[in-house]
Amino acid sequence: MNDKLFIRDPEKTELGKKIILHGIELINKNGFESFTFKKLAEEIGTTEAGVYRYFENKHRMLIYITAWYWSWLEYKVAFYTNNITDPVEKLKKLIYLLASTVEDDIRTSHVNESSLHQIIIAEGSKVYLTKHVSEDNKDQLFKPYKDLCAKIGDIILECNSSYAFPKSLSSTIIEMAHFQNFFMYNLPALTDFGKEKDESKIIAFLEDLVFSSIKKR
Amino acid sequence: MNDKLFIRDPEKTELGKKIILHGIELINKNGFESFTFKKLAEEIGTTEAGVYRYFENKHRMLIYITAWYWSWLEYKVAFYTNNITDPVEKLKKLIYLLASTVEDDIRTSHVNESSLHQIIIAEGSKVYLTKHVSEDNKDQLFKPYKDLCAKIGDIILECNSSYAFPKSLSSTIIEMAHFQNFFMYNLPALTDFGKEKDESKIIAFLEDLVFSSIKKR
DNA sequence: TTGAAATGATAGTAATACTATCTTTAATAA
DNA sequence: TTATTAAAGATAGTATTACTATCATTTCAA
Repeated sequence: MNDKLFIRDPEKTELGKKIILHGIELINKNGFESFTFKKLAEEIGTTEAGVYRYFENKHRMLIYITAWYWSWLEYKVAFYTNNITDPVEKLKKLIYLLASTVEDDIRTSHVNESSLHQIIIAEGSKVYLTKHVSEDNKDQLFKPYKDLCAKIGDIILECNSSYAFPKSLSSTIIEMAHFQNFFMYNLPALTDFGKEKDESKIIAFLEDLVFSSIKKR
Repeated sequence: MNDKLFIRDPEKTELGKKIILHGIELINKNGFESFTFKKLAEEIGTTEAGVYRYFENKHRMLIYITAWYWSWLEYKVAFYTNNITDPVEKLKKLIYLLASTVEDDIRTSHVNESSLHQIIIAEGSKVYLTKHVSEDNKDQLFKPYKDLCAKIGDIILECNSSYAFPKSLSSTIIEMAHFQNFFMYNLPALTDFGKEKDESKIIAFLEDLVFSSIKKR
């Protein structure tokens, strides 16, 4: 993890891990706007100042946990695709990993990946939709996200080296895996899955989108 | 305009129009997070309480101006596509209208559409990425956006009545017209247009995406 | 001319987003 | 064992935000 994301590394102390664990739960439960360090501190039995020793502010904390998610997903992607040689199959696996429900990874007791996934869906784009996005980007705060996007772009080029928009298609897949999920549950008129609420339909949509785009013509 | 979006209709009074005009400028200049009714009031020579007589809070005001934008765009779309019969041409025109730079419409002196378009790009998704999205949706606050999405979905079906995901493809086009623009200028690694910063490339990407998806197979 | 609607002026409150300081506890190294 | 230091706890304080309330003044329409 990029050490500009925190003041004190939360994974190195008990309090830090509590901050992450309960921070994720609170953001997921009440939304990022109503989340405050004071509420978090009360939740875990410390003080506001205690939380401020780990993160500059709540927006930095959101960037931290999203970066954590993308790093974790990249690891998961590597794990599940390393034995796949066919780039088409790789892409399908990637779409599956991006768009299907995440279960909690028990190996990380201080992070509930399932809740974290919900945060990525509902709050994920807020990390970069700010006036300070360029400075944050210079500080490499979005590196894990960009790395994943680049990786998917490369696999797209493996499928069809003459496809003109690998990176844009890649960011489209990532964003839509989340937006279509959010829309399905909250603004169903914006999707074709509102009735069934079935994530496999989102996967079918994304696969159709990607493979008809990169099909050689 | 849905009258749940405001307390007092801002288009009916001089102060109301000033609130819209300068509100758009302030949000565009400093971002929605740092925008406050106090700053706005100072800008236009009224008081905080004066602004609160028009809008319940700044989030409602953001929904109002985005709804205004989508209604205005729908009118523009109707104007520019009413004489087009070919659905493929209609879709192309729509993508163009969604993804290209907006100039100020001089007929509306209390709204700068060019600034408003920038707000849609950078802040647009924040209107629904909240915990109260479902109640807001019940109050029909997102109707203009959903209407446009439905309209594009219908045109997609006119092109290919057997295409399975017209609404999801429609919301994908709308969102990506803005996200790819934001990425191009702020996180260029997520796009294929980072160097040129040329909006016609985004249009080419979206056209390729849409027409390869809906091509009959 | 009289009343209602809109605005102006001012005040006040609870919560938010911090910063500062001082003390205590826990770990660890000499 | 003691000395050092890092982390955490406890407490206080400030500026700003996000409102609500009240009363006086202006405007403009019946």
